[in-house]
Amino acid sequence: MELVHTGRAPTRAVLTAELGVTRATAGAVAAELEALGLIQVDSRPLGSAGAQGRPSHRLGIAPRGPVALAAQVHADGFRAALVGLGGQLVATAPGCMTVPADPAHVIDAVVEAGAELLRESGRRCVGAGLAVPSAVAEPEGTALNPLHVAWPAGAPVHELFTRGLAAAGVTNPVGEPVEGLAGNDVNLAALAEHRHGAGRGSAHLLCVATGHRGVGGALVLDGRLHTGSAGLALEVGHLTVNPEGRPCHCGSRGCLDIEADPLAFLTAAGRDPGPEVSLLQQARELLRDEYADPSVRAASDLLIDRLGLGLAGLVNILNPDRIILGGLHRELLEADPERLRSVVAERSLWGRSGGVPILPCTLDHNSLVGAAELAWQRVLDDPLAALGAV
Amino acid sequence: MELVHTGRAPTRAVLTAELGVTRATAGAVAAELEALGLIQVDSRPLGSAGAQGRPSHRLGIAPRGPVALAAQVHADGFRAALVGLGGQLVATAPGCMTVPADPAHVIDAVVEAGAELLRESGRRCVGAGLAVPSAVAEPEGTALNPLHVAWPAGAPVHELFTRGLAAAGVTNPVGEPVEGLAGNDVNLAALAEHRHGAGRGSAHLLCVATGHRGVGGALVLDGRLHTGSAGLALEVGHLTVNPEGRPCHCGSRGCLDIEADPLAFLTAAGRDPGPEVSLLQQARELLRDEYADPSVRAASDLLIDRLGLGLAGLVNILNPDRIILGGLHRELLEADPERLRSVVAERSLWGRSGGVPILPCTLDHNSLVGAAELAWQRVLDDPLAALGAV
DNA sequence: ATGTTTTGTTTACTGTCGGCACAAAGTGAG
DNA sequence: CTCACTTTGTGCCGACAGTAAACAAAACAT
Repeated sequence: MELVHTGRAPTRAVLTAELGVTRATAGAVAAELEALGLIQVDSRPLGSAGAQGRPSHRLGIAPRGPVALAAQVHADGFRAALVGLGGQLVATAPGCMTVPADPAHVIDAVVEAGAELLRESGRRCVGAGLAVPSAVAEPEGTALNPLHVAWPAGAPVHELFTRGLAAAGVTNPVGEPVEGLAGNDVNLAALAEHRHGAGRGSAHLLCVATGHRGVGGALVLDGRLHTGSAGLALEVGHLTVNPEGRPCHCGSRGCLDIEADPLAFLTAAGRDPGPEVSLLQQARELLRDEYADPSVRAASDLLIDRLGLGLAGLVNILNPDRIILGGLHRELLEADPERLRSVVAERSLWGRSGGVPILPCTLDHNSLVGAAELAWQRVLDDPLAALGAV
Repeated sequence: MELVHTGRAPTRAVLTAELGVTRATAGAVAAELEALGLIQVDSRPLGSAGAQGRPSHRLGIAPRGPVALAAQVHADGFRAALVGLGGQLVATAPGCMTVPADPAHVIDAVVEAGAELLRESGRRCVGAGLAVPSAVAEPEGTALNPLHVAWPAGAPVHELFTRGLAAAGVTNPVGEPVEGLAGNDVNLAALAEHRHGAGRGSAHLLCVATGHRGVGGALVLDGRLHTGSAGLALEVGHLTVNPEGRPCHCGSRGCLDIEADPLAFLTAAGRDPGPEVSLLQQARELLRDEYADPSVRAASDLLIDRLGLGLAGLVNILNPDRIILGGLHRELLEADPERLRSVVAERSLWGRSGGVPILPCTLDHNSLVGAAELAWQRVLDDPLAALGAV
């Protein structure tokens, strides 16, 4: 099931090999998934001609199969979408560009947009996931620090989301109201990149990304998100990366959060951030358009050095086999990949862990796709129970 | 099997409950383990009188069952032991007190001591494990930084240990030569504490300990040691805990490794370390005997603050549900538990993750027991394959 | 002594998966 | 075009694991 979802089982033959079972068993699994309306077997095409033997049938994703309702709230607004098996974005609602300070209003609005998409599509809904720019405590599902959206700390997003979905009449194929699962946006982006993007095949994937303010991290271990014992792991923003740096609200100084985020970049380049566009967008544009300017280049180098120091600290603690960068960090990596890699290699302890590949994220809307992964998980774990008799 | 090993299955009845199977199945499992000579069923005693119903038989560990050969090398010498099921120390060889600079000599000597114990005991050997004070790269099994024992970096301990065992004629019950598994001592101590000590029941266990120099860390996730993608995770010694601190060989300054180890404590207390006993022992004695001395008390407070800063950083990244401290850190915790707990709580981001319990380690020779865990693991995973037909 | 409660064992059944034989669908040689 | 060959897909049978249910055993309560 995971194999089909992550695209590692294009045919029954490779499914057999990947599962390590007999062809009979793999065939039965495929038949069950087809009966549940998740996949569709195409006898026709499989590009690879010239191969000996009977050609495999392609295990395609059912074109009108069930979808997950995915939602995201961030500093610039909110957005809803439908995501099919395999992480395909099936439909997207145009995002709203302002965020009311009342989480209940925002969540009701985004649920309504998602429910409308569901009605239009006529597809079944396997569940719903929401990405928020905040640590989310488990198992309560409360947003601990949703500063970027000006919500009160401890906002019960799981509860609000679930209630909103029930009010909008969203039900799963078995007819129960769906649970509104919520997660941190960077965590969910990491999950999406692991399953469908630059993190595929990694066993110890570390993701680090800026939002509009601050720095977030996530770790995917053996395909599962590592959220710690209470959902609070990978709060990487308060690693010290500049001992002489400015004091941080956390009580320390020179934290990654304030030394390597978009505002730090704009400040280091001597620019005054304007209020009209988001800090992330301003920083991206400055980096893209004025990299030739020595002050911009110097700011980029400075942030790369600080980011590298933070990543090296994480490499020493987590020993990942791959690192993926998002937000402004992705652009910093692309501006000077060699500089970042050499800083990480120099400051991490052992040559081999210093040689960890650092890649930019590759998925559009990876937090949105990751939110859908939360919802899809139940289907992946037990398709029959989640979808029931068709 | 794990349940018996970790003492969570004292009777067939609780084994049934823990496994979530029927009594018939649990009985069959117990019968198999008894046939393999691992456990022994005592019909007689079970302290808990007054209970209704037929009393359970006790599933005891077979008194002459198989053992693992455990070995440890540290700055003060080396030591060999036999460890039975359940982490029982069955026999210990008196440790040698000097360590030759040639790893092959040390390992041959410790293997010989272990083999002698095996001959004396007449028990079967399920495998062999070795604890070394160094990061051990996986899967090669090379010791990357065995500075404390003056070995060359990259010493192939796995290979040397395996070869030594073959030369000593140590074989497993199936008659094959045993593989010499090697691991970092703090990692192995954490594993032992998780299964048999203060870490029992923890799902996200963090251990931090000093050896004689430096600071090591380990993480046990869902019962398995987290060693990262190449065995290099939890190198916690280079977290910054004192921005104004001394420069460290890693290129940064104020690292945990040099700011919170036994030498740092002795220096902070204004004592000149003598060469006769190990730094760890000197620091322990000073802390125990002269805590009333203001300079010792001040040094203790200083180290607790630095350690707390480091632990808080780890809590933010790993979000453990329990922390266990070993080496000098254990004594520092016991000297002033409240101070350490409040520093960690203040400097970790969220109240809940700041409330993580911090406990001293409870096992004697936990690295030795942990080394045996490496060897026992194969039996736990598949008792029949590892022990074969009796 | 008898009933109750919990534990342990035996027996029959069920469901999953591997092994195997066979059919199907292509390529390549003659 | 025919025939061998290779690989994929499917149906059938048997091994095996684990459940369910009935029964036996060993304590306590009355």
